[in-house]
Amino acid sequence: MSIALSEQARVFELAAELFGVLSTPIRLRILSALCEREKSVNELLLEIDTTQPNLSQHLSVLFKTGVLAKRKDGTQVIYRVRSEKAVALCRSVCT
Amino acid sequence: MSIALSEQARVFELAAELFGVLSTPIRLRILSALCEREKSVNELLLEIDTTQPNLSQHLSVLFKTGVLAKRKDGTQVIYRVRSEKAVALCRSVCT
DNA sequence: ACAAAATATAAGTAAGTGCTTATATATATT
DNA sequence: AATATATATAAGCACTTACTTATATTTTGT
Repeated sequence: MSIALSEQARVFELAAELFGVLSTPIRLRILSALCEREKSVNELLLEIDTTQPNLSQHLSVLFKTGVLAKRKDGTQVIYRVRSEKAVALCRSVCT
Repeated sequence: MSIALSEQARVFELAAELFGVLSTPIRLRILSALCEREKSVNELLLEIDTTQPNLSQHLSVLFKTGVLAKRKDGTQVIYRVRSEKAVALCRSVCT
């Protein structure tokens, strides 16, 4: 039935998108750092070796795809893990 | 210790590479199709909607990264799943 | 040897990705 | 109000990626 086929195609598309989000070392580092606890951009910047705009862009990707959540606290933005599935994937590959 | 840090960096690189290999719908389809049983390129071509060279290129990527194995049988080349880790990742994301 | 079949490779291209530098926005402090 | 701090966005660029069309390679069958 064509519905089932297209739904399966959609599943593969979504899965591929998630894998794509996790397909760069810096984003895995970010996710790993946030597994400990939520952190502000500045905190992340201290432990991840990149520029502020680059970090911000990667955080944006992770947020838009639902891997991370964020909240504002004054001038700071604090990110935290949102997708436990992403964390589980990261863990099972990195070990 | 710097060794540990660089080793962790290497882990993230390898993980990112594997995620990258799985980050396209057509390669997930191929992997899914080969979960049933090993198949020749022609068989795969019948169930996956793409051109022969494109399929061949994707198979090449999956082979070179150790996700698939292959053997020759006459003029045919028969591919099979090699990395159970990749299959497990695919399953846990696609369900 | 020749033709057909199965698969791989080559070359070109359009679109996407990750980085950099520069600038904008928003909040807090004085 | 002005300045400083924290974060986001914009623009440009080099590089990669996935696809297409065309061709090469390898093996089988006649």
